[in-house]
Amino acid sequence: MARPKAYDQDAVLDAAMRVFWRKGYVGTSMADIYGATGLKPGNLYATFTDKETLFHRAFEAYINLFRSSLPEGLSGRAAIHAWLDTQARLATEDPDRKGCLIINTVTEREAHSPRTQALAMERLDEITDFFRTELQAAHRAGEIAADADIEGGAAALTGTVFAIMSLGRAGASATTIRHVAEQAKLLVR
Amino acid sequence: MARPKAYDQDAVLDAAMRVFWRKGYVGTSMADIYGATGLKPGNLYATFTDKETLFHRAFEAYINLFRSSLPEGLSGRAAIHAWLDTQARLATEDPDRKGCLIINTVTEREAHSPRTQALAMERLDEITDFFRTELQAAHRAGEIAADADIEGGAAALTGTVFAIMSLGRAGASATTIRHVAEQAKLLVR
DNA sequence: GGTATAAATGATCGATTGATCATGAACAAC
DNA sequence: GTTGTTCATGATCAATCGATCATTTATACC
Repeated sequence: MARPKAYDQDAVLDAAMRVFWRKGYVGTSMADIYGATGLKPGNLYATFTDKETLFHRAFEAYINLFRSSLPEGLSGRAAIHAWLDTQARLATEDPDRKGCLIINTVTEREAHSPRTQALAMERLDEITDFFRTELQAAHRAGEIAADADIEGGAAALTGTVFAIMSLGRAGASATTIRHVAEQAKLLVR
Repeated sequence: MARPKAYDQDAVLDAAMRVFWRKGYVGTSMADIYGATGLKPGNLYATFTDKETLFHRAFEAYINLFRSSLPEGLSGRAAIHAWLDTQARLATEDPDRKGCLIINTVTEREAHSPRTQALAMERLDEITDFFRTELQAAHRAGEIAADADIEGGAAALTGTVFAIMSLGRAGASATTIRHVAEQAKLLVR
């Protein structure tokens, strides 16, 4: 038909995602994006419409990455413990201390359009859903008390992820972050 | 000597503080500050030097507000429980859902100068200090296990404040936030 | 090779950013 | 009332913001 694209769209989105992840939405300028992706304004706008649309696509790419951190082949208490460990590891191992893009986005609420806010909140619910599902599995397996408060536990564990990822972004020590994860695990046994 | 200032400096700093608190440092423009304080550029810059210095002064004002939330006349477990309750209440009662300026600042790390980062981190340590002090008091009073991990507990409770305030900023339900506070209280008994 | 079509470029847009400064207004001292 | 000093104003600065567009380049098709 015509000239083929000279860049890999996934690579561009990945690069853009990492800039938004590290610097936040308002803190990221399009010039930052040009630098990170190698694309020039005209080319980038032709493909991704505008900054907000680009963010949506980048956010989508993050969600894929995020979901791959969920534990596979585990359920109930083991799944919860494993994921908390993973989150603590990811939060401390990242030299940029970017935290979690979902949480960064919902806490940067004022900067985002209602549409973007809604998108991020939906993904946040996915975290609570994971904990609810696994707490229910743990309940069926008799791993937690028969009268355990599933909904309250899911809320508290979602809070733990907020704590881990926000502390991570704040540059807190690995020790501090590990303590948060370990204390949360005490609640699920 | 000459013409007196026509504005109350504390009121100006309070107004500026609330804008930074709600919109973040990069998300706040000087035009926002003009609007909130009623001061014009020349006047404001003459008194507060630049945006960063103004932020430092506003941050200082926040710290005073923050410290007034610490429980008085209580110690040990009661002090910890009371403060967690207060934090949960503050996080949910604020219609703007601003969260905590200390935490907002340390998680907006990339946007701040090393000097500002250091200022905020010092104040963050104050939170952990509070929990450590009260956990030690609780330990002496026999309110918690004799072999309790004070340092780990202080870290986990600091994480709880991160969770409460970040969830608050994200607009999470009062129920969710209350669950986080209640689960944390279970760790101190 | 010639032509049609899409991709890539970079200059440029108006608006907004943080910050400055010449000017005028208001008070204290005499 | 005059003078000296500080405060307050708002136009304006260069730089950067997100975004646009005419132009050039590269490929597919015939």
